[in-house]
Amino acid sequence: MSVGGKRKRGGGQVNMHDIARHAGVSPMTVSRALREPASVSEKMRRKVDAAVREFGYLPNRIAGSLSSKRSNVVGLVVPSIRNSLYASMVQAISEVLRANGLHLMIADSGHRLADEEALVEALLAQRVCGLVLHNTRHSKRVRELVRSTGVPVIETGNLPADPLDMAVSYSNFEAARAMTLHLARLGYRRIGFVTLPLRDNDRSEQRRRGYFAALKEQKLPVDSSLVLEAPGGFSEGGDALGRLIQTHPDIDAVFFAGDVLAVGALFECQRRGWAVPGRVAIASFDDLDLLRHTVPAVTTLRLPRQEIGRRSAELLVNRLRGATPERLKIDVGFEIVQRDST
Amino acid sequence: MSVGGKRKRGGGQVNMHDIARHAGVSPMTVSRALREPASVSEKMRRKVDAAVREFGYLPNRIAGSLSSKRSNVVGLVVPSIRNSLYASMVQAISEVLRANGLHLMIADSGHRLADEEALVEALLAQRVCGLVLHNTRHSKRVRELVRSTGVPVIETGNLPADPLDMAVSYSNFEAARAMTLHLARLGYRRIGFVTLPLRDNDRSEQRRRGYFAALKEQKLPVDSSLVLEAPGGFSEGGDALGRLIQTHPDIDAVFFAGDVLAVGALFECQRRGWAVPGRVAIASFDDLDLLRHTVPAVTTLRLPRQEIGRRSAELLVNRLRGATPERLKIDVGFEIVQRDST
DNA sequence: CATTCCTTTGGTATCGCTACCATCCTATAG
DNA sequence: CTATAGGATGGTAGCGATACCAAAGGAATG
Repeated sequence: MSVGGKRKRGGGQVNMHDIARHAGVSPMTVSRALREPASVSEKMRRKVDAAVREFGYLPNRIAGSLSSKRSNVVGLVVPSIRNSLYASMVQAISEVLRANGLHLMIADSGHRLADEEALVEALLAQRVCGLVLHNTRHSKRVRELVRSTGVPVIETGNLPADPLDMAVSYSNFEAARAMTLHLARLGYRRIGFVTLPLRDNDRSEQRRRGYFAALKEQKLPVDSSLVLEAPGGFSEGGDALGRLIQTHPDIDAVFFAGDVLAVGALFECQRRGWAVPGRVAIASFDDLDLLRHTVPAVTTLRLPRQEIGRRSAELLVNRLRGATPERLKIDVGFEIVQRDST
Repeated sequence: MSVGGKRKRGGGQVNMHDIARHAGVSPMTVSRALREPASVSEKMRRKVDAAVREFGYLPNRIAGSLSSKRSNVVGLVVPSIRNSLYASMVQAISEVLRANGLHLMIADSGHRLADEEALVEALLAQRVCGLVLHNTRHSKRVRELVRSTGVPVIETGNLPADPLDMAVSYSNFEAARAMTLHLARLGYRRIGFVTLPLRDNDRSEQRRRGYFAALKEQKLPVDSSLVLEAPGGFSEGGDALGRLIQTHPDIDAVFFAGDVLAVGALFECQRRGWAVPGRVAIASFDDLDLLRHTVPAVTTLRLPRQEIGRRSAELLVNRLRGATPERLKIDVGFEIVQRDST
């Protein structure tokens, strides 16, 4: 029912052969005209372009990948897509990849080690050309797969002692230690610590170790009843603070190893009329934009999530461009942002 | 350097043929044993499984897709990965897809129409088996591509008058109208409106239209100087509120058509010591978890983002399973959540 | 004008899998 | 005992591109 003009066939059905036939050239010339226009004469290129446009031809990258044994898709596994802290990393990755003609396949492991394995397997079956894993603890099968397939891998959640391949991150241990020291230097003596679940999560563990290390350095009493484990969430942060204050009325600061927890605690203080930092100081981990805007603004660790994403993607791209494989650990560092809550 | 045991070749290098040879069966039997184990005898299946395990064989889905002309990847284009409001939708989609053996390729259009086009093109070149687009305004080329390739498409950002294919969303117009009416019924007379950028974004436009419509219904004066356009962000919300109060001291409520804006405004009030809702009431659009926890908690529209994601994915899956194509518009509705800020 | 070299073009053989059809075998009926 | 059906296997021919090599054409050289 097309009205006037040339009859076009459905764009999805045309293949390179058809384009070649219509342009009066060989399929190879079409392939070249599309991928490296410089290697083809002006005349040919024009014929090809015309045919491509006439048919709305879209090259089939599946076939291309199979044939060239190169794919242009990078796989990413995060513990939770929903967590906004991954979001800024993902966005940065996505940006760099896109600028280099690559795509992103994303998967959510829900903090489960077994699921990570299944997802890595699935992504490798899709023959992704690179992998970004947030978790730094992996099943044996994952290690084997990574080794045997030889795909470049980046780990981003922590600086692992023994990286699979490359790692771009910061030291959760040092960061937590630094913040705890910071609080101690500000004069706080009874410093509570609220951690995210420790199971299958070496980041949480490292943070807790950092907290303990700092206390020892400062010769502050190490009291494990000052440490609470809480699932992420605003309410959980408020609850944890409530419990700590009840059991330890002398507590003067709480360090939350998760930003949402800290904000929840701050709101709880507002609700109960506890002055922050007068009654209790609040410090957070990870620089959610939100923390800069609350009243009072929350002291926190700034972790360059975007930079982690950007550099991860850049490393991958370099490797795909032929950079010689080498195990790398890039420490992007962190920064303490002192605000009004401490 | 493998220590003892059988020598295994790299898992990435083995193909179905090798497995077949080692199992002493034909490649077809391997293929079947992997995809429909029921269609193969117990004996064969065991031989195949053994060989697969011995080599750590991963089938090549690229080849599979090419051959079967079916892919198991769904493409998704959102305006901004970073925005947490998309995150919960994405997570829901990802979950449903995964349960059905599908994967998600995600791309970020940065609210730019031209970029959406490029991304849709790229995703279709990857031969995704389905597409989820948040935006409901598309370039001509996108419409053509969708039509000619025949991929199932879901739009999620709004209920379009003329959907490309299927749509799962709510009416931005009705939602904004309902909230404005709600404010009016609560007794507010001078209701300001702060909108996200209107360019290339019909959702924003619809919301503004809803606001105006409600004012007219309530016979409240329509004053376009009560409407401000602001980019998303906490600061921008605070700024907008500041400006509105300065230019219109008699303003008694402000409706923010973006959650982050509303929270920014609330914080600004806390900073300036303006009582909410005493000095000015604040209402928001979209039910960020955060809004339930601020002090005071913010009145908002609950939009079932997760449900949108889930149902979108389910529709796609059904269609891929062979459900007959039909244009669908599913209205998931919305709900006004009255809290303490109004 | 013949020779050499380089650039541009085309042909052929995969890439690793699945669709489709032919074959074989066993089980059941006649 | 033969005929027939039906399930289990295997062979062959693609899917739609690219790699690699061969051929052809044109410029540069002696």
